[in-house]
Amino acid sequence: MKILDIGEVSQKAKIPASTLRYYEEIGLISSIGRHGLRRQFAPDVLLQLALISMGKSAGFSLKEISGMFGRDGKPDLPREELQDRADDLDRQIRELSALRDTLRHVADCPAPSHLECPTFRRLVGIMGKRGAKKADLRVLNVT
Amino acid sequence: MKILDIGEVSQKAKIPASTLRYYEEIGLISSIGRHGLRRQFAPDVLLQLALISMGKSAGFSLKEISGMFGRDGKPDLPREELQDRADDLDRQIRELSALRDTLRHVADCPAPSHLECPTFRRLVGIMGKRGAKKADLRVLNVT
DNA sequence: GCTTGACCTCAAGTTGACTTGAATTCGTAG
DNA sequence: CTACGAATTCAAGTCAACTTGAGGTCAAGC
Repeated sequence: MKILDIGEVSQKAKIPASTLRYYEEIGLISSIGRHGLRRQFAPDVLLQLALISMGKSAGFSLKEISGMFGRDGKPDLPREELQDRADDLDRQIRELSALRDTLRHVADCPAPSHLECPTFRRLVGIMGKRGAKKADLRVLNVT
Repeated sequence: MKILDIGEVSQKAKIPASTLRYYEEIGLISSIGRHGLRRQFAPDVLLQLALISMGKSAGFSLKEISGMFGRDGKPDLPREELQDRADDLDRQIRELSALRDTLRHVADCPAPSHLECPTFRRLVGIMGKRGAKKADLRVLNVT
Protein backbone atom coordinates (compact mmCIF):
# COMPACT_ATOMS: atom_id res chain seq x y z
CA MET A 1 0.00 0.00 0.00
CA LYS A 2 2.00 2.88 -1.25
CA ILE A 3 1.12 6.18 0.32
CA LEU A 4 0.81 9.18 -1.95
CA ASP A 5 1.54 12.73 -1.02
CA ILE A 6 -0.66 15.50 -2.23
CA GLY A 7 1.56 16.37 -5.17
CA GLU A 8 1.32 12.86 -6.57
CA VAL A 9 -2.42 12.71 -6.10
CA SER A 10 -2.78 16.07 -7.77
CA GLN A 11 -0.69 14.92 -10.69
CA LYS A 12 -2.34 11.54 -11.16
CA ALA A 13 -5.89 12.76 -10.73
CA LYS A 14 -5.21 16.00 -12.59
CA ILE A 15 -6.82 18.01 -9.86
CA PRO A 16 -5.12 21.05 -8.34
CA ALA A 17 -3.77 20.64 -4.83
CA SER A 18 -5.89 23.58 -3.72
CA THR A 19 -8.98 21.64 -4.73
CA LEU A 20 -7.83 18.55 -2.86
CA ARG A 21 -7.36 20.69 0.24
CA TYR A 22 -10.80 22.13 -0.29
CA TYR A 23 -12.32 18.65 -0.67
CA GLU A 24 -10.68 17.60 2.54
CA GLU A 25 -11.92 20.70 4.28
CA ILE A 26 -15.52 19.91 3.39
CA GLY A 27 -15.05 16.26 4.35
CA LEU A 28 -15.32 14.78 0.88
CA ILE A 29 -11.99 13.00 1.08
CA SER A 30 -9.56 12.55 3.91
CA SER A 31 -5.81 12.48 4.20
CA ILE A 32 -4.21 9.69 6.14
CA GLY A 33 -1.44 11.68 7.78
CA ARG A 34 1.33 14.17 7.21
CA HIS A 35 4.93 14.14 6.20
CA GLY A 36 6.10 17.35 7.78
CA LEU A 37 3.36 19.61 6.56
CA ARG A 38 2.57 17.63 3.46
CA ARG A 39 -0.70 15.77 3.40
CA GLN A 40 -0.49 12.05 2.63
CA PHE A 41 -3.24 10.05 1.02
CA ALA A 42 -4.09 6.39 0.68
CA PRO A 43 -4.11 5.21 -2.94
CA ASP A 44 -7.86 4.65 -2.75
CA VAL A 45 -8.30 8.36 -2.89
CA LEU A 46 -7.76 8.15 -6.63
CA LEU A 47 -10.78 5.91 -6.95
CA GLN A 48 -12.79 8.29 -4.83
CA LEU A 49 -11.74 11.19 -6.97
CA ALA A 50 -12.84 9.31 -10.07
CA LEU A 51 -16.24 8.84 -8.47
CA ILE A 52 -16.37 12.47 -7.52
CA SER A 53 -15.56 13.47 -11.05
CA MET A 54 -18.32 11.27 -12.41
CA GLY A 55 -20.76 12.55 -9.86
CA LYS A 56 -19.98 16.11 -10.75
CA SER A 57 -20.38 15.44 -14.42
CA ALA A 58 -23.79 14.00 -13.58
CA GLY A 59 -24.70 17.30 -11.99
CA PHE A 60 -24.62 16.22 -8.38
CA SER A 61 -23.42 18.71 -5.81
CA LEU A 62 -20.40 17.89 -3.71
CA LYS A 63 -22.74 17.48 -0.79
CA GLU A 64 -24.83 14.93 -2.61
CA ILE A 65 -21.74 13.09 -3.74
CA SER A 66 -20.45 12.86 -0.23
CA GLY A 67 -23.79 11.37 0.78
CA MET A 68 -23.49 8.74 -1.94
CA PHE A 69 -19.96 7.55 -1.22
CA GLY A 70 -18.96 9.43 1.89
CA ARG A 71 -15.60 9.84 3.51
CA ASP A 72 -14.54 6.22 3.24
CA GLY A 73 -16.55 4.92 0.34
CA LYS A 74 -19.61 4.02 2.40
CA PRO A 75 -22.88 5.60 1.44
CA ASP A 76 -24.85 7.53 4.03
CA LEU A 77 -28.01 7.19 2.05
CA PRO A 78 -30.61 4.44 2.28
CA ARG A 79 -30.84 1.98 -0.60
CA GLU A 80 -34.07 3.42 -1.80
CA GLU A 81 -32.55 6.85 -2.17
CA LEU A 82 -29.62 5.39 -4.09
CA GLN A 83 -31.99 3.64 -6.47
CA ASP A 84 -33.79 6.93 -6.99
CA ARG A 85 -30.51 8.55 -7.91
CA ALA A 86 -29.86 5.75 -10.36
CA ASP A 87 -33.28 6.31 -11.89
CA ASP A 88 -32.45 10.01 -12.22
CA LEU A 89 -29.35 9.01 -14.08
CA ASP A 90 -31.31 6.83 -16.47
CA ARG A 91 -33.51 9.76 -17.30
CA GLN A 92 -30.55 12.00 -17.70
CA ILE A 93 -28.79 9.53 -19.96
CA ARG A 94 -31.81 9.49 -22.23
CA GLU A 95 -31.78 13.25 -22.34
CA LEU A 96 -28.12 13.44 -23.11
CA SER A 97 -28.57 10.92 -25.90
CA ALA A 98 -31.26 13.09 -27.39
CA LEU A 99 -29.03 16.11 -27.05
CA ARG A 100 -26.15 14.29 -28.69
CA ASP A 101 -28.35 13.22 -31.59
CA THR A 102 -29.66 16.75 -31.89
CA LEU A 103 -26.17 18.11 -32.02
CA ARG A 104 -25.13 15.66 -34.71
CA HIS A 105 -28.25 16.47 -36.64
CA VAL A 106 -27.62 20.18 -36.37
CA ALA A 107 -24.09 19.63 -37.60
CA ASP A 108 -25.38 17.88 -40.71
CA CYS A 109 -28.75 19.34 -41.51
CA PRO A 110 -28.63 22.14 -44.06
CA ALA A 111 -31.93 23.70 -42.96
CA PRO A 112 -31.55 27.39 -42.28
CA SER A 113 -33.52 27.44 -39.06
CA HIS A 114 -33.61 24.27 -37.06
CA LEU A 115 -36.67 25.29 -35.22
CA GLU A 116 -38.51 24.58 -38.47
CA CYS A 117 -36.91 21.23 -39.17
CA PRO A 118 -39.13 18.29 -38.26
CA THR A 119 -36.23 16.01 -37.44
CA PHE A 120 -34.93 18.58 -35.04
CA ARG A 121 -38.28 19.02 -33.40
CA ARG A 122 -38.73 15.31 -33.00
CA LEU A 123 -35.33 14.97 -31.35
CA VAL A 124 -35.93 17.76 -28.93
CA GLY A 125 -39.35 16.30 -28.30
CA ILE A 126 -37.77 13.31 -26.58
CA MET A 127 -37.29 15.68 -23.73
CA GLY A 128 -41.03 16.15 -23.56
CA LYS A 129 -41.55 13.17 -21.25
CA ARG A 130 -43.42 15.02 -18.60
CA GLY A 131 -44.40 13.95 -15.14
CA ALA A 132 -42.45 16.06 -12.72
CA LYS A 133 -41.59 13.76 -9.88
CA LYS A 134 -39.36 14.98 -7.13
CA ALA A 135 -36.55 13.45 -9.11
CA ASP A 136 -37.09 15.67 -12.10
CA LEU A 137 -36.97 18.80 -10.07
CA ARG A 138 -33.26 18.53 -9.56
CA VAL A 139 -32.62 17.79 -13.19
CA LEU A 140 -34.77 20.66 -14.29
CA ASN A 141 -33.33 22.99 -11.68
CA VAL A 142 -36.72 23.64 -10.27
CA THR A 143 -36.01 23.93 -6.59
CA MET B 1 -48.89 31.16 -34.24
CA LYS B 2 -50.06 32.03 -30.82
CA ILE B 3 -47.91 34.45 -28.93
CA LEU B 4 -47.15 33.74 -25.30
CA ASP B 5 -46.53 36.28 -22.64
CA ILE B 6 -43.88 35.74 -20.05
CA GLY B 7 -46.25 34.37 -17.46
CA GLU B 8 -47.42 31.60 -19.75
CA VAL B 9 -43.90 30.71 -20.78
CA SER B 10 -42.85 30.64 -17.17
CA GLN B 11 -45.73 28.38 -16.31
CA LYS B 12 -45.37 25.98 -19.22
CA ALA B 13 -41.61 25.70 -19.01
CA LYS B 14 -41.60 25.74 -15.22
CA ILE B 15 -38.95 28.39 -15.21
CA PRO B 16 -39.27 31.55 -13.11
CA ALA B 17 -39.93 34.75 -14.99
CA SER B 18 -36.82 36.26 -13.43
CA THR B 19 -34.78 33.55 -15.08
CA LEU B 20 -36.41 34.17 -18.42
CA ARG B 21 -35.53 37.87 -18.10
CA TYR B 22 -32.01 36.88 -17.21
CA TYR B 23 -31.77 34.58 -20.23
CA GLU B 24 -32.94 37.35 -22.45
CA GLU B 25 -30.47 39.76 -20.90
CA ILE B 26 -27.58 37.46 -21.76
CA GLY B 27 -28.94 36.85 -25.23
CA LEU B 28 -29.86 33.22 -24.81
CA ILE B 29 -33.45 33.72 -25.84
CA SER B 30 -35.27 36.70 -27.22
CA SER B 31 -38.69 38.15 -26.78
CA ILE B 32 -40.67 39.11 -29.81
CA GLY B 33 -42.30 42.25 -28.44
CA ARG B 34 -44.23 43.76 -25.58
CA HIS B 35 -47.81 44.05 -24.50
CA GLY B 36 -47.57 47.10 -22.33
CA LEU B 37 -44.59 46.20 -20.28
CA ARG B 38 -45.08 42.48 -20.55
CA ARG B 39 -42.63 40.58 -22.68
CA GLN B 40 -44.10 38.38 -25.40
CA PHE B 41 -42.51 35.27 -26.78
CA ALA B 42 -42.92 33.13 -29.84
CA PRO B 43 -44.03 29.57 -29.01
CA ASP B 44 -40.68 28.28 -30.26
CA VAL B 45 -39.12 29.61 -27.11
CA LEU B 46 -40.47 26.54 -25.32
CA LEU B 47 -38.42 24.32 -27.60
CA GLN B 48 -35.38 26.46 -26.99
CA LEU B 49 -35.89 26.25 -23.26
CA ALA B 50 -36.07 22.48 -23.50
CA LEU B 51 -32.74 22.50 -25.31
CA ILE B 52 -31.27 24.83 -22.74
CA SER B 53 -32.43 22.56 -19.96
CA MET B 54 -30.83 19.56 -21.65
CA GLY B 55 -27.65 21.46 -22.27
CA LYS B 56 -27.45 22.49 -18.67
CA SER B 57 -28.01 18.98 -17.48
CA ALA B 58 -25.14 17.96 -19.72
CA GLY B 59 -22.94 20.41 -17.88
CA PHE B 60 -22.63 23.01 -20.60
CA SER B 61 -22.46 26.63 -19.55
CA LEU B 62 -25.11 29.04 -20.77
CA LYS B 63 -22.46 30.56 -22.97
CA GLU B 64 -21.69 27.24 -24.61
CA ILE B 65 -25.36 26.52 -25.05
CA SER B 66 -25.92 29.80 -26.77
CA GLY B 67 -23.08 28.92 -29.12
CA MET B 68 -24.75 25.62 -29.94
CA PHE B 69 -28.25 26.86 -30.67
CA GLY B 70 -27.99 30.61 -30.46
CA ARG B 71 -30.69 33.21 -30.20
CA ASP B 72 -32.80 31.83 -33.06
CA GLY B 73 -31.91 28.17 -33.05
CA LYS B 74 -28.99 28.53 -35.40
CA PRO B 75 -25.61 27.37 -34.18
CA ASP B 76 -22.71 29.78 -34.19
CA LEU B 77 -20.25 26.94 -34.07
CA PRO B 78 -18.65 25.13 -37.01
CA ARG B 79 -19.74 21.57 -37.71
CA GLU B 80 -16.51 20.16 -36.44
CA GLU B 81 -16.96 21.80 -33.08
CA LEU B 82 -20.50 20.48 -32.86
CA GLN B 83 -19.30 16.96 -33.56
CA ASP B 84 -16.71 17.37 -30.83
CA ARG B 85 -19.45 18.33 -28.41
CA ALA B 86 -21.39 15.26 -29.45
CA ASP B 87 -18.31 13.14 -28.84
CA ASP B 88 -18.02 14.69 -25.39
CA LEU B 89 -21.57 13.66 -24.75
CA ASP B 90 -20.86 10.09 -25.79
CA ARG B 91 -18.05 9.97 -23.30
CA GLN B 92 -20.19 11.48 -20.65
CA ILE B 93 -23.02 9.07 -21.30
CA ARG B 94 -20.63 6.19 -20.78
CA GLU B 95 -19.51 7.72 -17.50
CA LEU B 96 -23.03 8.28 -16.30
CA SER B 97 -23.89 4.70 -17.17
CA ALA B 98 -20.97 3.53 -15.07
CA LEU B 99 -22.05 5.79 -12.26
CA ARG B 100 -25.60 4.51 -12.46
CA ASP B 101 -24.41 0.90 -12.35
CA THR B 102 -22.13 1.75 -9.45
CA LEU B 103 -24.98 3.32 -7.56
CA ARG B 104 -27.20 0.30 -8.12
CA HIS B 105 -24.39 -1.96 -7.05
CA VAL B 106 -23.75 0.05 -3.92
CA ALA B 107 -27.42 -0.13 -3.09
CA ASP B 108 -27.32 -3.93 -3.29
CA CYS B 109 -23.85 -5.03 -2.30
CA PRO B 110 -23.53 -5.91 1.37
CA ALA B 111 -19.76 -5.34 1.49
CA PRO B 112 -18.82 -3.03 4.34
CA SER B 113 -16.37 -0.92 2.40
CA HIS B 114 -16.97 -0.62 -1.30
CA LEU B 115 -13.45 0.42 -1.96
CA GLU B 116 -12.54 -3.20 -1.30
CA CYS B 117 -15.24 -4.72 -3.46
CA PRO B 118 -13.95 -5.92 -6.84
CA THR B 119 -17.23 -5.31 -8.61
CA PHE B 120 -17.21 -1.75 -7.37
CA ARG B 121 -13.64 -1.20 -8.46
CA ARG B 122 -14.33 -2.59 -11.89
CA LEU B 123 -17.32 -0.31 -12.35
CA VAL B 124 -15.43 2.76 -11.31
CA GLY B 125 -12.59 1.60 -13.52
CA ILE B 126 -14.72 2.26 -16.60
CA MET B 127 -13.90 5.84 -15.93
CA GLY B 128 -10.23 5.01 -16.35
CA LYS B 129 -10.33 5.47 -20.11
CA ARG B 130 -7.50 7.90 -20.26
CA GLY B 131 -6.30 10.01 -23.13
CA ALA B 132 -6.88 13.59 -22.16
CA LYS B 133 -7.90 15.31 -25.35
CA LYS B 134 -9.02 18.87 -25.25
CA ALA B 135 -12.50 17.49 -24.98
CA ASP B 136 -11.87 15.70 -21.71
CA LEU B 137 -10.57 18.77 -20.05
CA ARG B 138 -13.99 20.29 -19.82
CA VAL B 139 -15.55 17.12 -18.53
CA LEU B 140 -12.83 16.68 -15.96
CA ASN B 141 -12.93 20.33 -15.01
CA VAL B 142 -9.29 20.72 -15.77
CA THR B 143 -9.10 24.14 -17.27
C1' DG C 1 24.16 24.86 7.61
C1' DC C 2 21.86 26.96 3.95
C1' DT C 3 19.02 27.15 0.04
C1' DT C 4 15.24 25.67 -2.59
C1' DG C 5 10.87 24.08 -3.88
C1' DA C 6 6.89 22.00 -2.61
C1' DC C 7 3.69 22.39 0.64
C1' DC C 8 1.19 24.85 4.48
C1' DT C 9 -2.77 28.25 6.63
C1' DC C 10 -6.15 31.65 6.46
C1' DA C 11 -8.70 35.25 4.59
C1' DA C 12 -10.37 37.20 0.76
C1' DG C 13 -11.58 37.21 -4.12
C1' DT C 14 -13.85 35.15 -8.38
C1' DT C 15 -17.29 33.14 -11.55
C1' DG C 16 -21.60 31.54 -13.16
C1' DA C 17 -26.24 31.44 -12.58
C1' DC C 18 -29.65 33.14 -10.63
C1' DT C 19 -32.79 35.54 -6.87
C1' DT C 20 -34.53 39.32 -4.19
C1' DG C 21 -36.38 43.79 -3.08
C1' DA C 22 -37.92 48.38 -3.66
C1' DA C 23 -40.10 51.48 -6.33
C1' DT C 24 -42.94 51.84 -10.67
C1' DT C 25 -46.15 50.92 -14.72
C1' DC C 26 -49.53 48.78 -17.14
C1' DG C 27 -54.25 46.75 -18.62
C1' DT C 28 -58.32 44.60 -17.23
C1' DA C 29 -62.31 43.75 -14.13
C1' DG C 30 -65.67 45.91 -11.34
C1' DC D 1 -62.31 55.69 -12.54
C1' DT D 2 -60.03 53.09 -9.38
C1' DA D 3 -58.12 49.19 -7.53
C1' DC D 4 -55.59 45.05 -8.38
C1' DG D 5 -52.38 41.87 -9.90
C1' DA D 6 -48.93 40.73 -12.83
C1' DA D 7 -44.82 42.66 -14.98
C1' DT D 8 -41.21 45.97 -15.15
C1' DT D 9 -36.21 47.98 -14.03
C1' DC D 10 -31.97 48.14 -11.59
C1' DA D 11 -28.88 47.32 -8.08
C1' DA D 12 -27.55 44.35 -4.85
C1' DG D 13 -27.44 39.84 -2.69
C1' DT D 14 -26.68 34.68 -2.61
C1' DC D 15 -24.65 30.18 -3.25
C1' DA D 16 -21.50 26.62 -4.66
C1' DA D 17 -17.12 25.56 -5.88
C1' DC D 18 -13.09 26.92 -6.27
C1' DT D 19 -8.73 30.09 -6.77
C1' DT D 20 -5.44 33.46 -5.28
C1' DG D 21 -2.14 35.76 -2.38
C1' DA D 22 0.63 36.81 1.50
C1' DG D 23 3.48 35.11 4.68
C1' DG D 24 5.30 30.83 6.97
C1' DT D 25 7.35 25.83 7.38
C1' DC D 26 9.76 21.93 6.40
C1' DA D 27 13.15 18.14 4.63
C1' DA D 28 16.27 16.96 1.24
C1' DG D 29 20.28 18.01 -1.52
C1' DC D 30 24.56 20.42 -1.97
